[in-house]
Amino acid sequence: MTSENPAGPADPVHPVSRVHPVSPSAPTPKGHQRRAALLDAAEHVLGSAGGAELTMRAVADAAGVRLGHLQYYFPARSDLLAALLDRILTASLARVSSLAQAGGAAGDPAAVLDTLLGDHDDPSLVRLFTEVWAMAAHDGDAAGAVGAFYAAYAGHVARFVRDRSPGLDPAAAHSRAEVFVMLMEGAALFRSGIAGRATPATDAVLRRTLLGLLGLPGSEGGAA
Amino acid sequence: MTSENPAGPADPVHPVSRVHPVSPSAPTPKGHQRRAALLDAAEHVLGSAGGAELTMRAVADAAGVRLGHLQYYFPARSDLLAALLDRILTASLARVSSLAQAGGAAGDPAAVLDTLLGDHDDPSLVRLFTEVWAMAAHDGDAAGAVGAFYAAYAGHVARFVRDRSPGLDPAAAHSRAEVFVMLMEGAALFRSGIAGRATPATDAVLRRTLLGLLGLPGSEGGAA
DNA sequence: TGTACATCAGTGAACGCGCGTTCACTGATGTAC
DNA sequence: TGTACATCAGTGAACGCGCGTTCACTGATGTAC
Repeated sequence: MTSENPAGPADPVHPVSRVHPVSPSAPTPKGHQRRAALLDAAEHVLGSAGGAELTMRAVADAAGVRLGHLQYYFPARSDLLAALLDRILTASLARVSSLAQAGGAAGDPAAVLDTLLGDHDDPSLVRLFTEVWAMAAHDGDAAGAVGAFYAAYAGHVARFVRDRSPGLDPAAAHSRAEVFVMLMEGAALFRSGIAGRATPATDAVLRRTLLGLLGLPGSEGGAA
Repeated sequence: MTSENPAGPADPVHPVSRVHPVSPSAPTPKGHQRRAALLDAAEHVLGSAGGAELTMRAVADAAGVRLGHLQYYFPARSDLLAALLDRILTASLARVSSLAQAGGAAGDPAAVLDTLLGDHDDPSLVRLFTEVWAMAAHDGDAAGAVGAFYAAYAGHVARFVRDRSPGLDPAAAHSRAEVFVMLMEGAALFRSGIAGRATPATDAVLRRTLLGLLGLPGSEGGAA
């Protein structure tokens, strides 16, 4: 059955079959959507299993695609990690930003605080951030991205502080905002089950301290 | 040349040659010392290269021994990780404990604070703790050990707080101590270069807030 | 003080496996004429 | 409205490598008699 048609009907053999085309980011709506779905899967793997288990195969499995297809969007694992870090930080900053605006000058600061502290109830979100910190601790690029994220985070908080205390020196507001963020991130470790559990008594002191840093009454010190 | 001496001179062939003997922990001074040296090497690898590079071969190389020898002391990688975590937490707790006692009732709290904050200048120490947090975030055993460590840490701080404010409810002192530890660990991220850099202005607010939690004057709020 | 023997300390080679990566390939989708 | 063709989207197999682990082995050190 080996048909010998030297001048058969066209038989349009593809040309040299190049390696994966450039396709740095998704150029098409569908591509953009798939890329996002792949990052969703990667985020889920990182939050539930950890960085050591964040393999290309595990992400492809979680997304329900084949390994080769994941690599069409993220040719190297480092590309996936960089995009994932960017996604996590971007989403988190958008959340902070919208909270700060919604709760600005008018809204209830205590409610904003509750919302932020509520994030600590999601263990996989906190896990995600422990991984982000570990990434930043060992990789300069990641550290740059994480540093920029927290600088923007503190910037939002500083604006919030200045809204409350219009007379305050901007630099002082910024310092207070930075300490606010330090405490917030430290609290995540101790309220999520990783290094401790949230308790009402300690939460009360925590809230008072955070509100104090925002420049609100009922702030400091003596418990009970 | 195949000599056929069925009743040759003894030829004391070893018996069945068992697998590595039990040797759970080092039974000998030398063994204890070697074990410590191997953990030194592992700690160095973890602090400088990160958890993903903490391979049995990398640790053996760093310690100047052969892979098989490392495995004589730590048959499985999980054994090494568990021992390493224990070592890091034990050493850190001993440091906190001696600081709290030295600076107790008599000493200068601000100096104790300076010493604790000084630890953030050692990037590899902070890196170590980001790895510890990531371990705890994904492994129940590790979370237990880390939780116990921080509970003991907070206990030392709570005693310190009660020394300063004898009338304070012990539970209140403990809550203040817990928030102190939260802020301390959060600050580590932001003062070590991982997510930010220490600045004098922010350090001033940080110190004031930490001292306030310890129940000392010059505590809270208004900057400048 | 010997001597026999068990255990401790350390080596070296090999294993199977999962990893990131490469690559040739096919089908679907857009787009120019 | 076709038709040709480039690009996009997705598959499947194979690669070389480093990993944790296994294991047989040797030399050093203690210890009982």
